[in-house]
Amino acid sequence: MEPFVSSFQNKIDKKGRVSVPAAFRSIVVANGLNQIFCYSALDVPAVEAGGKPLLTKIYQLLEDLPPYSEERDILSTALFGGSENLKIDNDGRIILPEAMREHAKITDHVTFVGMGDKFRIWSPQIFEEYMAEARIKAISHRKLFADAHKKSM
Amino acid sequence: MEPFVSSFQNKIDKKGRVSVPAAFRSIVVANGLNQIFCYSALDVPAVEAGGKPLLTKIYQLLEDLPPYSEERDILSTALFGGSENLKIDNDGRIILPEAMREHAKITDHVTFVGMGDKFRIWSPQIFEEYMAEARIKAISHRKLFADAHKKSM
DNA sequence: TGGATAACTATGGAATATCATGGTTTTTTA
DNA sequence: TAAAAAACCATGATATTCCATAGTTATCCA
Repeated sequence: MEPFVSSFQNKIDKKGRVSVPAAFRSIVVANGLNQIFCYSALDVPAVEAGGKPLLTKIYQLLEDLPPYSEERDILSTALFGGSENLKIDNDGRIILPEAMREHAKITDHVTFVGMGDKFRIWSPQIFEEYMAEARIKAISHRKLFADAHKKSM
Repeated sequence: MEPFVSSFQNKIDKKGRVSVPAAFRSIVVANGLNQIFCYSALDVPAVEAGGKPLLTKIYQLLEDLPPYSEERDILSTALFGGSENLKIDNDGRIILPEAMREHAKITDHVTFVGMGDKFRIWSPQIFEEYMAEARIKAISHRKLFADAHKKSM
């Protein structure tokens, strides 16, 4: 399966319409449906999205839990209840629902970021801040890792 | 079979009439009947609902229990005794019975929440509280899942 | 190789269809 | 026969489809 790579910035109009980058779109369509399965990311202010394989993954995760258990009900509520199956229209666009735009603080532009088996949709400004943060953390993590490595030698 | 995904908020009038979201309705109809099978959820203040497949599943669940056992008696009474087959009218609406509205503390609005193979009908306020909890639990579950995955490598 | 042409992409706007919802009339039934 | 339930109808809002255009990239052929 071809991975989602690179990032693209597109405009989103007041109705919430936005073009899915052609590169991502062709991957999704090749995987079976011309629908984008997406949900508000649990730990970052962004929308997480993918094609049929992502949906299948969630199915499998839930199937491992006993049917009609409380745990399964809770997870399926969070995962399915908070998700959307967005149809890609003839012009290659989707409509990003209000709730998700709010969660990701999206106003007039969005950045699509490839993550291999899925991709994320960000507000461009917030994505840059997040990346800057991530870089700093990565540096300190690497230092920690290097120190630990030294000690163990 | 297509899953119930996403959530929708609709109004319910004083007669108890409420539109079933078109997305859910088409799934139910595609599965055979123009009816919604539903009952008061056992452990949450909500109405649990689905199409023909849900009914079949519950039958199977009960059949797996030892016949004439207390557990089976209690469950079948709770599920079937309090269940209803609500007809979808020409405008796509159902009438939610008084008893169920009471159980779910529903007044003027309801939230339909997709859960894959079934869906729930909530009072919007109560659902929001439950959803916030569910998201937190989903995060910790995902971490558990990631750890287990690491260990197995 | 270079210029022209054709295809594709992103985007805006308008036309169309669908959906949710309130109200009214008819039918049922208690 | 009165009350409740079901079917019917109307309408505004919303979502979906369709069309147009400008900019870009790819293709083709002399």
